[in-house]
Amino acid sequence: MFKALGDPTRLRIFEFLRACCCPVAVAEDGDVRPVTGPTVGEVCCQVTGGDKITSTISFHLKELRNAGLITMEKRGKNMICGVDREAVTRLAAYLAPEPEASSECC
Amino acid sequence: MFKALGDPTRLRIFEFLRACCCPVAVAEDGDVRPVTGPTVGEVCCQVTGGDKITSTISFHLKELRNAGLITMEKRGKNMICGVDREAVTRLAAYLAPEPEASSECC
DNA sequence: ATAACAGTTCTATAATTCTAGAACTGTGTG
DNA sequence: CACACAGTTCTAGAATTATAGAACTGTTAT
Repeated sequence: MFKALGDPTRLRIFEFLRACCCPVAVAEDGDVRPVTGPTVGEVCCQVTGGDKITSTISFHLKELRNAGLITMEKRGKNMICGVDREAVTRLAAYLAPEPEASSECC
Repeated sequence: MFKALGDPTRLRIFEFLRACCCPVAVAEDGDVRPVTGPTVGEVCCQVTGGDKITSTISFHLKELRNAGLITMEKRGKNMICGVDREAVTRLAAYLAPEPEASSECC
């Protein structure tokens, strides 16, 4: 995961997804709305500023997905991207463990 | 920082330092004890399992230090290594921001 | 069926990064 | 001073990774 976030392009993708994607939502009537989020093309537009080198973005999205940081879901002709917030939370917990979990050292 | 932690060797160094280094401590009598932690040689021994390729470890330690994740302090003939726990905490906070800080998305 | 579109995979090249040996710098010791 | 020691920097060379164009797959619309 660190390696995946270590590339500037991927970090931008990750930040964009964090800012604009939305996890599964349940409406008041109990209706489950699927994940919403940008398509690969929208990520591409946003991250590259209009240049459309989809192959490069696709490559980076695959890296992020293999690292378990993002999810991708087919919706018709498009792929909807979103961050795996649980994975991100676990990664944060690895960096900032609960104080009682660490042992005394001196 | 992510890039620095993204290399397996550096992650091992980082984990070793987290496990065995100790930040500045203040004794009951108010005496400030300096940071304690392993020397570069000890890191090298621990991480490489005895092989002593100090140049490689030195390279990785520099990367970690440039990223702001660790500190190094000269003590006589040695360099004492330690993690910058504040920086690590900030990085964790970046990944797991306070819920109230994030905006609504849907 | 044909065509347009969204993404992925393949390919080669470019760029970056890792590794480890050699040479160098600074510190304490006999 | 001379020497051993702890690390750093320098230097190639090896390995990994990023980039972008071309070809391919699958989906929707005409």
